[in-house]
Amino acid sequence: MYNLRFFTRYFMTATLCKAERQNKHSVIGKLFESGGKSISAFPLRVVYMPLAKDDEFPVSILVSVPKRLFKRAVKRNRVKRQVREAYRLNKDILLQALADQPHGMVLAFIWLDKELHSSEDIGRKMRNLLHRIAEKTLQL
RNA sequence: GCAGUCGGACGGUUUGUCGCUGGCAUCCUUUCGGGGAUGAAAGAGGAAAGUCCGGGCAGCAUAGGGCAUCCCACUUGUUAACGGCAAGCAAUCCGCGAGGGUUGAGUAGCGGAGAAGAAAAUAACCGCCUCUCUUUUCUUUUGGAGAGUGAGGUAAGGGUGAGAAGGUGAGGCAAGAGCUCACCAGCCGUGUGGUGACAUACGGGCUGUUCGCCUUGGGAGCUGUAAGAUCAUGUAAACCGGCGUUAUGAGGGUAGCCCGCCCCAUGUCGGAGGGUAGAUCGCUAGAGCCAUACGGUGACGGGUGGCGUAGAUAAAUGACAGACACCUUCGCUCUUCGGAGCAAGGCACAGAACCCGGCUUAUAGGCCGGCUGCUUUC
Repeated sequence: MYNLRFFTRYFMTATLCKAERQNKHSVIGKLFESGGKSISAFPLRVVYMPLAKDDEFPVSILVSVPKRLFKRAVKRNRVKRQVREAYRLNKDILLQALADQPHGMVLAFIWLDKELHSSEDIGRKMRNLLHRIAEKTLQL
């Protein structure tokens, strides 16, 4: 498993371009209103939903930090960047699991805490979440 | 040197790994709409913030007049504009001082001003003075002194208050009073100086404070880039325009009201709207920035030369690791007592969202200049 991850990461550059960030209004509405399942690992909660597969980008994500938790935009931006970075560096966990599946997936990460966390901590929680989603996907 | 005050400018630098955004160049590919790869550059602020003023720009509305409503209010200037800014004026408060804070159209009329105080604007409670009467007492007598009652005069003194009938002093008086005089503060008139707010000289005895209504002068259409435009999709009885036609009465529009003005059922011809999701434009060359000398006390102005400098949209401008610089220390070591080295910790406020000019608020840390006070040396 470890070797495979290393291999993937070496040849697939860990990018995260605009097309991988979910921005379709209708998809987001559907995700939160009906189809989304959620699991959480404090301070992160993820809402996810299978979606028709796009060959180039099977997974799209969005990150949300409520204004209620951080009044100042500087801190909200910092958290969003940390979460995006954590996903970018670990996304091959999920991509490997979805490689043989007929569907893609959309994820929404929601921040839950009023405090800032270290990037190391967020990365650990992100790996936890992605592994759990990957397991559930394989069970489908 | 220390303390202070005013003004100005700054607010990290850098290496590595992995990324993000929009352009550019080269190449590849294409269903000619586009898509992809590589490369070298670029990519948050002094407040980007609060959204408090003022404009540009855009759309909609709009014959005209009056009233109401709202905003502004010492003067002169500055500007695209402002409630900003600059230089001034007057009053007042703080500071030894350099300086700083607050207030500022008018007062003819109407109304309010708790508690306190006799009284808050036709002032008499105590006090002071005069007179009548009664009474006590002293004296040889005329008369003197005290107490009380009543009539009157008095704004000098007391106490209350933010404010007590301009202030202080002298004359004057029974006692007093701008009653008279001198000086001072205000007001009015005249002259002089100043663009002006005002200042000043002379004359006049005209003189309570504060708030609101009110009065005067100036100004204000509404909505904000989610404005708005184009493309694609696509249709009805809705919308707009032309032509024809009915009625003179209600209704609608014209920012809230009034006057005034405009419109009108239905038919026919022509045009193309609305909703939903999306793409592109708007979207950055602008009252632009930097340098320089000139004019101006200054805000600022025009001149010359140079520069090309973010454009996201579930919202890029980063994440991680290190080095340097800077700051702090009940920490250690050294010291020529000025400091130096090591260690540990810290390194602010804060993220463009159409664009500008201001204001307000937040802000670690240091830098530069003018001036003031104290102190040391010469």
